[in-house]
This record gives sequence, structure tokens and C-alpha cells, in this order.
Amino acid sequence: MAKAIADRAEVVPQLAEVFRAHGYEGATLALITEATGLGKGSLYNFFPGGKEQMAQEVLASIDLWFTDHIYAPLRSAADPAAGIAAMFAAVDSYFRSGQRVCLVGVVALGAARDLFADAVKTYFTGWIDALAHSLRRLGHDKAAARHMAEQAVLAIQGALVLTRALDDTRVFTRALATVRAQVLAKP
Amino acid sequence: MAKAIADRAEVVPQLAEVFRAHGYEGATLALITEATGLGKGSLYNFFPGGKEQMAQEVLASIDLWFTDHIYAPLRSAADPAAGIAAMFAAVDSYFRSGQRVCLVGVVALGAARDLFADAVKTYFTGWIDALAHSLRRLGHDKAAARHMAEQAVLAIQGALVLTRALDDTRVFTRALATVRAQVLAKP
DNA sequence: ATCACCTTGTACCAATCGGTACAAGCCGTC
DNA sequence: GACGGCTTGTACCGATTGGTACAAGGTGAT
Repeated sequence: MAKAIADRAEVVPQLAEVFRAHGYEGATLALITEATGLGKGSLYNFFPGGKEQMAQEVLASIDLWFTDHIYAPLRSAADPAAGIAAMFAAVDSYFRSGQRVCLVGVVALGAARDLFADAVKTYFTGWIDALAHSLRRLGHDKAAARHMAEQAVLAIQGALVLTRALDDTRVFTRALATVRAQVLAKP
Repeated sequence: MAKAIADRAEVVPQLAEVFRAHGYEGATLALITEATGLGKGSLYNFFPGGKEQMAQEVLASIDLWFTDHIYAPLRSAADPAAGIAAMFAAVDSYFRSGQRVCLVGVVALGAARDLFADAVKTYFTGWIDALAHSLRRLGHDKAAARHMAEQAVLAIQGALVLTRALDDTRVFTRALATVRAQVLAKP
């Protein structure tokens, strides 16, 4: 019938928003159709694997974004403290001060965790590893750096939960500032 | 047909486990029937309001448990530090070292948040208030106590997310120990 | 023993789920 | 301008969703 070459590149972020808002099982094809403007025909043409493939590609694109905008800068920053500061700025902007939710965290808590276990683990270990790397350069020993990185990532996830629970973005802002200060404190 | 007086008191915890494992929307009546051993007839006899009422009562029972076992002891403990230590022990046991997930957190992240917004807010504000109360008694000023309590609760939630994401309960144990030390440090 | 009431299993309901089939149409290529 | 290959809308599929109706059966009070 038509040809609108709806590019994957613009569909995947729309899919991401649907999964974020409704979770994996809650993201029905009806919602996906509505959010993307694509009928089932197009959807299954682009993603023959159905919902599962859509979610996999969304998770892959998220991982790519974090790699490009957070993990890599964390590793290549001339000044590790500056790299960490940039990370917190990127996180605040990515999660819209807590209004946006972390899809990977949502998946991890849900029943679909097993389906996407690899992607979930890759995301979090990638983040913790990159941050721990910066912390070592900052002068922390290996064990302390890993532990501190883990604690920081976990606090960000918790901040997203609590922010949504209390429906107050100031929670997120406060939490981010606190973790930032802890992480950037002199070893 | 039968009479088995399946008491509410034993059904609600079973419901809680189903909601925890599958989320609100993911907890289908088929799963609920299987987990409780109760047919639809009994289920809708006990909970005329359907799934929503089941979830509300589960959330209420969770709030009651936390009030009895955590918030109240936190307030009435002769030694505030002992009360806080007891809280961490209770949390570790309740969440089975991170193998169990926080239903309230799961709901807060999901699409059903608006349906249960009141219960979710009550749970978290209750927790933060009680902990902040203990921290004041420990010598922190009002603002610092609130801030520290918020940070502790949020770290516990984040620890649950990360523990499930990495499928490693040691994450939870480490995180809990860290937060405990931060919170119990001399003001 | 009777009776009213509570509990329960089963059949059933419309709506929606994820997914498939396929014809109709648009496109670039020759 | 005809062709072949993508892209798309629509109709359709069986399975499952949350929920209702109700008859059958069990229980306790009398």
C-alpha cells in the first residue's frame, strides 16, 4: 500500500518509551502501534521476532548509548574527576531528573528478567566497570573502587524508584548530588 | 460444593508472592488460582473488587508488617542505634538477602503506579519518617536526618534492583552493610 | 433433621492478547 | 511504462485476559 520508510533509527526510541512506560509484558502491540504509528504489518516486517526482538533491540540501543555517552568518556577522560562529573550530568539529563525510568532496571525487576538476563547483566557490569576504572585512576584501590562504583550505580537505580514512588523529582536531584559528592571525595 | 474456609490471613501472603514474582499486570488470574489453590469462585467471593482489591489488600498487609516490625520498633527502641541495627536485620530477612523483591518498588516503577499511588507513598514516607526519627535521636539535625534516611531507603531499593539484575545476593549483603555503616556512623 | 447461608467448581462471556496471511499499493530500476 | 520487490493496511487466528452467573454442595445453628 504505502512506503514511508520509517527508519529503524527512529522507531527504536519510540519503542523504548513504550517499554519504559508499560514494562515488557504491559507493552501491548496496540500501544506499540499507537506510539510508533506503524501497523502490525510494518512492525513484523521490521521485527520478525515480534515483541521479544523489539525489546532486545531497544536494550541494545540503550547499551550503545551508555557506552558512547558514559562508559567510554569515563575511560578516556584526561581527568578522571571530570569524567565522573560528566557522567552525573549525563545521567541527570538521560533520566530527565528522575521523570524517566530505567528500562533495564524495570526489566530486571519483572518476570521478563530471564529472557533478557544477558542484556541486563551487560548493562550493569559495563557501568560498574567503567566507573570503577575511573575511581582507580582517582587513587582508590581496586576493591574500594569496585565497591564504591557498585554503590553509586545502585543508588541511582534506587533514586529512580523512590522518585517515581513519591512523584517528586527533587528526590532524584538530591540523591544524585549526594552520590556525586561521595564518589568524588578525596580517597 | 465445598467448604475449606481458606482464611484471608493465609491467602494474602500467597497473593503477595504472585504479585512480587509477576508484577500487577503480569499476575494473571490463572497464576493466582494456581498459587492459592482457590478457584475464581472463591477468589471473587473473598475479593469482589477483583485483582485491584487483591493488590490493595496485599499492599495494606505489607504496610502493616513494616509498621509492626520496622517503623514502630524504630520509634520505640530505647537505644536508637539498636533500633536501626534491628531494622537492617529485619530488612535482610524480609527480602531474603535480595532474593525477594520489594512489591511496592515494583508497583512504583510499573504502569499500575497511579492505581496504588497512595499506598506506595504511605509505605515509603512511613519508612523514611521512622528512620529519620531515629537518626534525630542519634544526634543528627532535622534536615540531615531526613536526608540520610531518604538515602538509606533508596539504597535498599537500588540494592534490590541490582541484586536481581546481576543475580547475585552478595550485592545485597554488601550494600546493606555499607548503608548500615553510613547510617550508624557518629554524627 | 431441617434449613438458610456460605463457599466453591464450572461454564460462559466479550475483549484483548501476540502473531500470521495476504492482497493492495508504492517505489526504484531497467 | 512495465516490472519485481519492499512496505503496508486489514482481516483473521487461536489462546488467554479479567470478570460474571449460577447450580451444586457443604456447614452450623436450630
